[in-house]
Amino acid sequence: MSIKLGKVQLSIMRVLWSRGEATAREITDGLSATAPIAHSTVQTLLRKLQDKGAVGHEKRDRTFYFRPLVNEADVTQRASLDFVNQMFKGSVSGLVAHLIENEQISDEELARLRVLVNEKEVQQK
Amino acid sequence: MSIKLGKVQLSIMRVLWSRGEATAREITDGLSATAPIAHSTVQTLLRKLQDKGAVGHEKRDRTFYFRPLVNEADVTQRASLDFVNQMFKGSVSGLVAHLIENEQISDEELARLRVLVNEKEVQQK
DNA sequence: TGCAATCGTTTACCAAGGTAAATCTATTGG
DNA sequence: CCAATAGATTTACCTTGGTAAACGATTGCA
Repeated sequence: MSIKLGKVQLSIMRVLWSRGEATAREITDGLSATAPIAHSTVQTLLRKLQDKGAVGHEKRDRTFYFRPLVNEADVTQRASLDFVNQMFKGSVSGLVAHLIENEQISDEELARLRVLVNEKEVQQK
Repeated sequence: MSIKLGKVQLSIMRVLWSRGEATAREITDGLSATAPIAHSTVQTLLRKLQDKGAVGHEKRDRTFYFRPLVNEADVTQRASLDFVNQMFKGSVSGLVAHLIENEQISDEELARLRVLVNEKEVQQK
């Protein structure tokens, strides 16, 4: 079943991914910049993340330094597949079709999409 | 906050969407074809779906006939936006890029994607 | 030396999704 | 007419994510 993260858990992981490592305090401060969160909440979630193997810690100077044990691409991958399977029976074009039809895509996004499709097509020939 | 559904809730909705209406029993039978589920579970979820306005029912012949009160496109839309915002900060190309890079897209899917992009581009000009 | 600050750990609660038994109720076939 | 059946409702429990206070240990500074 691999790793599945909640919203806040993900935001904690993002701090870890961008910094490489961080203390609970640093994470709390980082997250509080956008939305206030109690330090104890962060600590609890860190422990839960640790329980499921998403992060590890190392004690230095009496303080835990947390590190991600899973990489971002894997987590993203996993979540994307789950989502596409869940909502679109595995069809990526189904998802994109949906988003396109409901005008959720800007011109730039569309251009970027075109480039991606082109590249992949060339690559697959 | 609109409507957010869990996995099983979604599968119930799908039965409703495809049939237009159904009794709890029919849903249980339909779902049990793939994965066994207790009838009481279906009934409970139907009530929860009803509580949040996703379905309604009508009594005929002493039996509840459930109908969807939200349409599939809206639910899908909502979930897609949530997901893309959550994982890719709103960038659809980010999601697609990710899926493409990890070879989760078949040739047919890619072709279909190209068509979608083409159509939308033409339309937007 | 002692006390406040800082960390980590324990404990507790809430909500939502899921799971399902138990119970109530009405209908119908024997 | 009454019991079995089918459907609805109530009740209950588990898990996960989220939220956070309370508690305990340690340390450094006043």
